[in-house]
Amino acid sequence: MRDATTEPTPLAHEVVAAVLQVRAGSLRVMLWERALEPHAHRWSLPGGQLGRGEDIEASIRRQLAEKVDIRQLAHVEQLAVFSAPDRVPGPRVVATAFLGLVRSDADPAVPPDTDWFPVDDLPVTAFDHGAIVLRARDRLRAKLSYTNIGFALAPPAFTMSELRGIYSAALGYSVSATNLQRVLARRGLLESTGDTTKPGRSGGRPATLFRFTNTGMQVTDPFAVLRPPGRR
Amino acid sequence: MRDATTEPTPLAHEVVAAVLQVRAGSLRVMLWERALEPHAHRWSLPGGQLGRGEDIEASIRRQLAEKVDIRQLAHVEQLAVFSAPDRVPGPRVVATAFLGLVRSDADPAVPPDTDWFPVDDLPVTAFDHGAIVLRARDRLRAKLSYTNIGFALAPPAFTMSELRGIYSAALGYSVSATNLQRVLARRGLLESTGDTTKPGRSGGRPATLFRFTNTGMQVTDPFAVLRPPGRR
DNA sequence: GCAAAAGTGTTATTGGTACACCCATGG
DNA sequence: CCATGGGTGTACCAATAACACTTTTGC
Repeated sequence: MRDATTEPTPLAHEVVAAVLQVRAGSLRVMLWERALEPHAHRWSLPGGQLGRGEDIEASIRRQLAEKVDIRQLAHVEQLAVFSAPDRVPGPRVVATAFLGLVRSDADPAVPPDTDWFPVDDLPVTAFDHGAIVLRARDRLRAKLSYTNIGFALAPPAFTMSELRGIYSAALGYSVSATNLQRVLARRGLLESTGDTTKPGRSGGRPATLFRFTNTGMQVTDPFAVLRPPGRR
Repeated sequence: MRDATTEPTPLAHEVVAAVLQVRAGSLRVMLWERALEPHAHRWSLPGGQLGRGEDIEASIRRQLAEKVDIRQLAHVEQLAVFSAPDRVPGPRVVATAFLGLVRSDADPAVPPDTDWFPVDDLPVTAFDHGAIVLRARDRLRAKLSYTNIGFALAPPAFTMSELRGIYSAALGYSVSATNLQRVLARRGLLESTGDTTKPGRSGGRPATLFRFTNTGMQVTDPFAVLRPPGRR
C-alpha cells in the first residue's frame, strides 16, 4: 500500500532545547523572540536543523553554542519527539526536544533577542514550544527526586541554605534544608569542601560549604517498590 | 556558517517498536528476520518510514498493524531517538523507537519470518536494534515499580499467582505474590472480579480472580522523596 | 486426615518528615 | 548576652519485605 499517507517522505528534522536555570529565585527557561513570520514576536526555543554528520545530541550542543557558552551547560538529555503533522506551518518538520541545565552561578552571555522566563509564567510561545517547556520542567522535577541531577543546577560549592533555595525554586515548593541535607548525604551525594562562609552583619553560625561528589547524572533511588529479594 | 555539517538535510525518518510480551515464562520481544542486505538474516524490529500525514505514534501503530493485530497492543509509548549518522548503512536514517506491550493471554498471528525472543538472550540483531530492545526492557522494568503498567502485560482477569509469574518474568527476578498483592491493592489498582478458579487435581484453595481497575497508564508512586510539605 | 495452594496477620526494617534543640558567630 | 542563622538529635510515620499462620479445596 503506497498512498499519500504511507509514502516515504524525506522531511526536515529539527532539534530544540528547553534550557533551564534557577535564576532570580525561580526556575527559568531561555527563549528568543522570533523576528520573522510565522509566529513573529512569539518566544521560541533555541535549536535548528539536524546537520549531516552529527547525531542529535551533537546537533543541539552545536546549536546552543551559538546562544550560550557551551561550557556552561551542565547537563543535556533527550526529552521526546514532537511530530504532529501541523506542528509548524508550511513544510513538515519533526522536532526532537532536549532538556538542558545551567548551573545557577553561571550567567551566560546571550544575544539581545534572548531572555529568561519563569517556567510557571511563560509568555506567548511559538508553535508547540510551550508544551515542550512544560515537559522539560516536569522531567527535571521528577529527576530531582530520584537522581543526583541537582549537581547541574547548583554552583560548584554551596551552603545547604543556598541549595535549599535552588531545590525550592526548581520544584516549585518549599524544601527543608535539614531534610534535603539528610536525603542527599544518605545517598552519598554530598561532601564538605572544608571551607565555610563568613556570617553576615547580623551574625549567625558560619555555614559549611558542600559540593556534589559526582558530576554526571546517575539514578540514586532506583527501586521504589518491588525490589529484588534479599538485598538487606 | 553553511558547510557539509550544518547544511539542512532532508532525511529519512523511520519509526520502530520493541513489542514486548511475557510468553512461555519469559519476557520476549517480537523480531523479524531480514531477507535482504544490508544485514540479511539478522533479526530486526518492526517499523518503517514515517508517512506524510501521520504523527509518529499513528505511524508505529500503522506499521505494527501489518505484523500483529493492532487490538492486541495494550500500551505504546515513545522511548528515544536513535540518530548516530552511521546507525544504518547507506543514506542517513534517524529512528524514533517505541515500546509496545502485548497482554500475556494474547497470541497475535505473526508472519512466518517473525518470532519472539527472550530479551535477556537476543539473537544477532540488525543495526542498533539490540540496544533499542534493552532500552525498552529497562523502561518497562522501571515502570512496573512506580506505575500501573502491569495492566498491559496481564490478562483481563488473573489470579495473584499468575500475576506473580508475569511480574517475575518481566522483572527478571522472583516476586512474592503476597507482597505484590499488597502493593497493588494499597494503590487501588486491583479489584476482585467475584469469580474464582477451580483448584487442580492436587487440591488447594480456589484462587480469586482479580482485574486491574484502570487500563491506561498512570503514575502511582510519584514522589519517592522531597515531597511537598504538609501532606499527611 | 493430609497435602497443596491461596490468602491474611504480624513483625522488623527502612527511609522519610517534622520539629525541638544545640552550636558558632556578630554586635 | 542576645539575636541570627547553621547543624544535629530524635520522635514519629508510612511503606515495604519477610515469614508464620490460617483458610479452602482435592484426594
